[in-house]
Amino acid sequence: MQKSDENRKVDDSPARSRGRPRAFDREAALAQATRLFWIKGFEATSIADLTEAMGIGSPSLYAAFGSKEALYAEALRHYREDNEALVWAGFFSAGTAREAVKSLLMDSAAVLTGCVVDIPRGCMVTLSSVGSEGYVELGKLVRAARTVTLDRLKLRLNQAISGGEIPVSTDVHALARFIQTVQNGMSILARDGASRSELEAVAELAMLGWDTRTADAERGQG
Amino acid sequence: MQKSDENRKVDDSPARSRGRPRAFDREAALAQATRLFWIKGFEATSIADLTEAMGIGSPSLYAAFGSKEALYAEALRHYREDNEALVWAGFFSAGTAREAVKSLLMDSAAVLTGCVVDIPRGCMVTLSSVGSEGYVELGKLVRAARTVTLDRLKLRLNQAISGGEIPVSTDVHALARFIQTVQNGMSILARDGASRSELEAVAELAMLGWDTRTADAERGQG
DNA sequence: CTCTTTCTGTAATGATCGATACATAAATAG
DNA sequence: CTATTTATGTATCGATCATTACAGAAAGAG
Repeated sequence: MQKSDENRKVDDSPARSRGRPRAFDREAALAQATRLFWIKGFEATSIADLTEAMGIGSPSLYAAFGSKEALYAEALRHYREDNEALVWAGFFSAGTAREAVKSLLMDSAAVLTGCVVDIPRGCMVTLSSVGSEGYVELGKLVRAARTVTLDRLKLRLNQAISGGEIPVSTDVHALARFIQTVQNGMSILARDGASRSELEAVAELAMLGWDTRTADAERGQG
Repeated sequence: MQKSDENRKVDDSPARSRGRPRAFDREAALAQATRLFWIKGFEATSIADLTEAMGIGSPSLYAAFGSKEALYAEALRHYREDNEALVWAGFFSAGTAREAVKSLLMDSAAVLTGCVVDIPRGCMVTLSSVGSEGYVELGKLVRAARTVTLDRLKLRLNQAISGGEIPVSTDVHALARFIQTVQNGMSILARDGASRSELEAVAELAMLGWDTRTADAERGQG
């Protein structure tokens, strides 16, 4: 038995063998950083803000996360892991595309207004403007995260076509764009203080035209 | 005749009588500043960026505009004067609320993608995050500008009720919120590079449910 | 225990931030 | 012309930015 190889925790554990262990909870610190980035944005959040909220010194921050940009990238990942399940669970468990989309919008209404758990308003990915500030890598990251919504919507709609739920003639891309637009718009309303019930009303109004939008016939009549 | 009072240009002209006149075009400099704030946001735009784009030194900037915050406030005003006419002209000239809303969304699709005149993508008001950065006064200004859209929509929908175009039972607030949501979402898509035709398709899909949404009967069915 | 390794707190780095002091240039009033 | 008034360019202010030396502290390995 190759003891030295099999006993070492290669991937799961940090694999640190000797020396002083980290004194702070990395996950808790990351959660604080995520919250701060979420509320204030990347540029407006300073290292001083972060170290204060995380309860650590700046050398510890850099030792644990590398740089401010790398910390933001990890905060983004942490955010998506924590919150996308809240928004997408109903979408993936729904039996029809119609119910999936409605779940997505209704759950978004609840999560975006901070009604499910105590989190800031609006979507960190949607409202991030880090791409327009000259941070190229972070911009790519955020934009890639944004396309996930569109991809999932198109995939589900195509499945609905295959299953016969909606007609083959449905413009999947346009319909997915529409749903994405509504969800994005709800983020902005949530940030500006709109209530959960207001966003739910918006979601229901968006769903009201579903049958018309998924009908075969003429589209551009208005 | 009180010559000293009547001959002086009190309000129209800058009322400067003696001394060196300003060497740069204030409006042109403001337009450059607006463009820069629009693209990069308030915090990410530095005074050095501004003075370079405006072609002036920082003392001239402060002499003409007072401070960075005051310059942003005036850039916001300049933006609204220049661009809201493009978006709202069709809305106000339309004969019906339905056509007004459709005009608003279709014109937004064109303007937000920079297809009408050469301007940055997305709406400066909608995408501004200056309210979340601790700039209280600017935040109020931006938020006030955002409510204008909702107010105009509700006013027009109420007129449509008075005129018999849509039933009295219409939930004006919810419907206005929905339209506002779509327009806001379009700003985000435009910033991320969506094309004019994509946004127009979104606008048409949003309009497709109009008859259903303005119908009397049951609302929450799906 | 000692040694080694790693983390933590203090303090400081050069760069850049928004905002100005100062002297000079420029243009009008008389 | 001279006197006055205002804008401009340079150069700089203190504050804050992200980042990092440095030394001491803490904990596992032996």
